[in-house]
Amino acid sequence: MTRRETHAQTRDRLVETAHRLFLSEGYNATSLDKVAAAAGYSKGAVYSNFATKHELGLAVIDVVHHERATSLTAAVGAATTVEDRLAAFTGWAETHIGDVGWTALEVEFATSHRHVEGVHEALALRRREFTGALADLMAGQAAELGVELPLPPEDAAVQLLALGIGLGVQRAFDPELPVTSLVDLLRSFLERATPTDDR
Amino acid sequence: MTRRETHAQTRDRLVETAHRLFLSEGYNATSLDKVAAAAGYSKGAVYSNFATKHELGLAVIDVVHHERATSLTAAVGAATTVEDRLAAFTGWAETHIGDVGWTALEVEFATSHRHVEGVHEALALRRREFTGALADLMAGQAAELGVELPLPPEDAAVQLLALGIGLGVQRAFDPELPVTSLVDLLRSFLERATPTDDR
DNA sequence: GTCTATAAATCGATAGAC
DNA sequence: GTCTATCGATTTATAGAC
Repeated sequence: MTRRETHAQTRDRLVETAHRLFLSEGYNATSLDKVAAAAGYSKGAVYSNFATKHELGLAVIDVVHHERATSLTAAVGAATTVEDRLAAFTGWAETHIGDVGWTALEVEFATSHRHVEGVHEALALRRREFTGALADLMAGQAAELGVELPLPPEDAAVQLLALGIGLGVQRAFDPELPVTSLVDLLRSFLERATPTDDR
Repeated sequence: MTRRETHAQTRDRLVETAHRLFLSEGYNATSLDKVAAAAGYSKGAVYSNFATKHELGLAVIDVVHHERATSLTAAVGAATTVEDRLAAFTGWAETHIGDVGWTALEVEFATSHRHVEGVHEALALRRREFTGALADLMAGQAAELGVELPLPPEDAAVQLLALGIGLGVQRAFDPELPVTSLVDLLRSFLERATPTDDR
């Protein structure tokens, strides 16, 4: 195995371990020492792969975004009818909004670094990318159903994402809060959608 | 001035200073030393009034909640017609969601302490209180307009609050994001509202 | 009640050996 | 590239003087 490969492997293992610890214990509460030890390395290995702690944090955020996007696409894509898709989305939301600490981690990281040079630009970029992907997903779903959304897909995506963030944050410390309003929002989109005349 | 009064005054000044610093620089980035010095006291005065840092944090969160509730009530309550109220709410949202760091502070505090014993219970309690107050405000507004909301006021309040949190968080590091969807949500409530028959 | 002084612990980051 | 050792800075929190 080449130097480059072991380097990449070390990096992957560190990101994987940091991902697990950041989710379960929080970003600020997890030291780089803990991450390195849990991954079977020392702190030097961390700084050999990441210049700063928030560089590792951003790498983990990217993993989270990827997980969220793929699991959401898989859940919704498997269903066929409208009701099936809404049901699939409901199931996805109930287990992934709040229960999985994705939102709490991302928001903790974002708010804790809101005044850190360079970090909030990176987060803003990722926010736009994710919003775009979500908009594409929603537009694609609408097209498959043969309807047109009552508002631009980007606006719909912003609303859905913002609602998900708000619910995820609150569920992080008050798990009783239901996530039904996410589905309600989608239903309100569908109710106001207009059929596409595809001639 | 009695001992009790000076004690209360010191406490008030500390909360006031912490409020200012937490908002402008963030909770985690602000040490108790900075708070004490900026308020003209020493760290001993802080620990004479607050057992821990997060106790001071909770006191500041309470101030934020009070500010938000009163400014919102004042802004909306001044208007008379439906459009005036929506316009007033729009103006309030544009300057208070994101621009004022309320949401970022509250969310940073909440997510950073989501595993701290005793704190997330306190936050959950405050969340329910605020949701209740918001539900009452919306129900009152609907009653004044002579309509009934298309969903329980509590659910409407949850949606509005979650959307506000989500937008506020994103605006904290991406100020270009518009807050129009908050007003869109209110409009969708009004569109689906039914007139009250008050016989 | 508040201040001074300091404890006690931790963390991010660096330097040099291997 | 990684490890060991350590720096240096900071933080929360405490103890005793006034």
